[in-house]
Amino acid sequence: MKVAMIEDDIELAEILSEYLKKYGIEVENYEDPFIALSALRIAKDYDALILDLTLPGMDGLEILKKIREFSDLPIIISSARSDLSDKVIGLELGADDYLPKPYDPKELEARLKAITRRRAKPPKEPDLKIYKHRREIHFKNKPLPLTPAEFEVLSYLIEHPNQPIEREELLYTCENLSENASEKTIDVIISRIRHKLGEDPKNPRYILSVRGIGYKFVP
Amino acid sequence: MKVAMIEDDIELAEILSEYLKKYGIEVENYEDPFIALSALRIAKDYDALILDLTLPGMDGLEILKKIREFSDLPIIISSARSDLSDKVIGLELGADDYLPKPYDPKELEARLKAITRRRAKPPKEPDLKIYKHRREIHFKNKPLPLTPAEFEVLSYLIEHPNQPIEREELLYTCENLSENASEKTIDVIISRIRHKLGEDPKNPRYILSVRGIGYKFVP
DNA sequence: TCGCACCGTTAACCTTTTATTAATTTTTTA
DNA sequence: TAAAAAATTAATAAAAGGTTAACGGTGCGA
Repeated sequence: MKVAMIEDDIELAEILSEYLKKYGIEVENYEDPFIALSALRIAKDYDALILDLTLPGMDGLEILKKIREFSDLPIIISSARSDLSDKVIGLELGADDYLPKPYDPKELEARLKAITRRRAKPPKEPDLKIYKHRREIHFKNKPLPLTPAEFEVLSYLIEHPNQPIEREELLYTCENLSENASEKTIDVIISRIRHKLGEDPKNPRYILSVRGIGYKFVP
Repeated sequence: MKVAMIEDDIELAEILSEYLKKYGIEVENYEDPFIALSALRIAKDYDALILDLTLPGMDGLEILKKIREFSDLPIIISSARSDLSDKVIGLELGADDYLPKPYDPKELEARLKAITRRRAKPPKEPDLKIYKHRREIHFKNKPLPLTPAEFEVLSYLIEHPNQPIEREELLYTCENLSENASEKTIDVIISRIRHKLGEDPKNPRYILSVRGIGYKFVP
């Protein structure tokens, strides 16, 4: 797990970072909230953000608001101010949890775990699945009726997801296609597969054509 | 922390070294800048370099320039000359900080800490990234829709950053361009790429034109 | 063996995409 | 300021992709 932190108290940031590292949580602290802002825009691999609201000379809630404009990253806010307005406004602006300062690092760790667990969504199973031994491809849990050539072409594409495959490569690979057949053959086969998948001709979902190259499968 | 130092005043070097050691900073001084140069080429475990510009019989700025050719190590320059030209030129050549002599060791320590902390920040990933196997170029983490010719031109430019590339070279290199097409073709393609990148026409950020030559990509 | 169904292949035709050229405007340089 | 270079726009011809129908070879069962 990797989390971002916006905290101007470097010593505190250091301590927390050290502690969390022991539990497999990698912390990246940003002293300057504006730098943090642009970093968060780019980096997509953070699992959460710990935001200190009591930043000097600026409103931490402002930062929170700005981040929520482009990201739904889980955010834990903390504040040294004892009044509750920070908490209320913060949660209203889209923070996911609140921790009053000072707090136990252990507490922070627990909240982080909780928040990211909540966020983790179950990986949905793919629409297209190959059953090699049966020589079947299932589409949305139902077997697709395919001719041998169609089966081989689709299999090859599925086994190389997101990679544009040249027509030539398909001709070469598939047993049921003769190497010296016209590349147009592939087009016809693809057209038929698309039809069986119920693709929208204008806007295919699974098999995209890559101009000048061939086709690619996107899961 | 371990830092290199290029300083011909051995006594001063000694004093600084003694002082910094108390704060856990290990100093390695090189009297001879040329020896330093080759040492820095090899050793990769320095966290910073302290470079004295007022070296006898040679230009410290020359050394700075040479180091920047192969390393992006944080460099603090210092000078006994009171005029500001050293500072300005030094920072322009890629130094990270400047300290006028004489200075307090404490000051040096603070700058070192600051500079290495600043450096620890996550290297921001480039806006434009080529995913060769996918035949895609991503711009700010999103795939850019490009025609084959556009893709090849942009790829070539990205793969030769900061180098002005002649139109002819592009025509020659790109599969989807005919060698005997007019060089104007390139201009049109560049224009379209710029448009897709949302470049400011007056002030392009990524693809600059080099008058009389062609274009260059700056990361 | 005949006929039939299956399926890879090709041909023909239509649609979409795009490299290229030409024409025009804007910017830069000498 | 004039000339050269680059940017932009629009138009077009060629290429690539999509689709459909028909052909022909293979194998299987009657």
